[in-house]
Amino acid sequence: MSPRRSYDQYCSAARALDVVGDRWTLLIVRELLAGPRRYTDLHADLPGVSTDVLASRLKDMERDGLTTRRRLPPPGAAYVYELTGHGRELLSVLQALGEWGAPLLGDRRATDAVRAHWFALPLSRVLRDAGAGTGLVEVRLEEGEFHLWAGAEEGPVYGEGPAPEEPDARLTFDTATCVAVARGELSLPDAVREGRVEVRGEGALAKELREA
Amino acid sequence: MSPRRSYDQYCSAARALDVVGDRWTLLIVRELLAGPRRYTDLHADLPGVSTDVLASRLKDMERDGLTTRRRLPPPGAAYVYELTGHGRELLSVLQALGEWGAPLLGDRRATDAVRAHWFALPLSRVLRDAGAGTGLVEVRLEEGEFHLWAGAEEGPVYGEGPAPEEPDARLTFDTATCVAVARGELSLPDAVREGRVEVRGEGALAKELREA
DNA sequence: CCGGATCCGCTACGATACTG
DNA sequence: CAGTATCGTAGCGGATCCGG
Repeated sequence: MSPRRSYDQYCSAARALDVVGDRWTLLIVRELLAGPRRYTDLHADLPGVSTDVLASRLKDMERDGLTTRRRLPPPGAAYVYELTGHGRELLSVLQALGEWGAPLLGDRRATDAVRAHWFALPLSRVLRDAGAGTGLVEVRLEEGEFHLWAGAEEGPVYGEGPAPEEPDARLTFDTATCVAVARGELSLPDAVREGRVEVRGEGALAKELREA
Repeated sequence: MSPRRSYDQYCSAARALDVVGDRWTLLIVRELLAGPRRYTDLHADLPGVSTDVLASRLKDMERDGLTTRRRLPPPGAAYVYELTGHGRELLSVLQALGEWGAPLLGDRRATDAVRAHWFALPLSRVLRDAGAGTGLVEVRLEEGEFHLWAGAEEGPVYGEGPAPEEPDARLTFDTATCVAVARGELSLPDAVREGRVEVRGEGALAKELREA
């Protein structure tokens, strides 16, 4: 538990950094935007974070109203961490950071970890900017599979693995194409037109993506 | 100079945090959005930062292409630090952070430092959301005076002291009103209508603010 | 006075080991 | 599975000092 090292500045950006400025905090939020997660899952998808720092951050975040800790009902009783509404609103901060950081992404370094659902954040922005409407999208990459709710205003923004129900569209990418789209170098409609993305599904969202 | 403690994640938000995630970095950017600043000025407006951390951050930021260091011509020869275009684009990150942090602002604590130009960030967002157009605005508060360029896409976003040329509008606030507007609790047109903001000037921007 | 560099004590972080 | 305990290291804050 941190003794609250504050900037002590009457400025809303500084106040925000008092809460989310510590190392790992915003990346934990990024993970929790995928929905409720167990401690062990968080630790597995945040390579490099030590167990005590992760535990400490989760306590701080709960105290600050970013997350709640909940016990799942048996069977499989476990604790899960979940974003509150206030925590979920950090999505805009992560979007801004991700947009700014996109040109820095470059090629994947040998030391870089990757998780398929890390592409959900830039992809949801691409879908929003393309005016693709709302709906559940399932995405298949070489690195794995994830899904996202385009235009969702509550609940999880994305998640690992296949879509929990019949999606409105299914997209299949190769990594290079997904990276190019995520960086904004290649528009999604262009990628579809060039055959670099396979679009399946009969939902309105799938049709829009095919026709755009 | 930091030995580059990276998250080593192939994710654009994590890459951004590799560059701007260290303590003080984003607050230095906030200061430099006010235009070129000397080391001593930065140190004065960032109470709590130690001299070595400030020097180290400025070196890192220059290496990462966020800032440049320039010697002013005599008389008054001094070094000034200035944002590059890449650094200036962090404005959107600071806006998102500031918006998220606004509800946390609360009342000013006894330990809180204040600078008038820290209100420029939220105020420029208010002006943008009100569709107030572009122009130079001078703002007078009890804490001091600052100016901002509404809708500017290059150059400094705001600055301390009076406007460097004839402004398109002059606003005078009391602190409580400025805070309420900055937090989004009170719209700028409403504040004008209630007589809590004095609007002077004959520019288009001033007229819009009076009539809105 | 400006622009730092140096030193010192403290806290935060990262890695590993261990426990209910 | 979900953390706590321990320990070495790195980053931070405060003060002092120093060359231009």
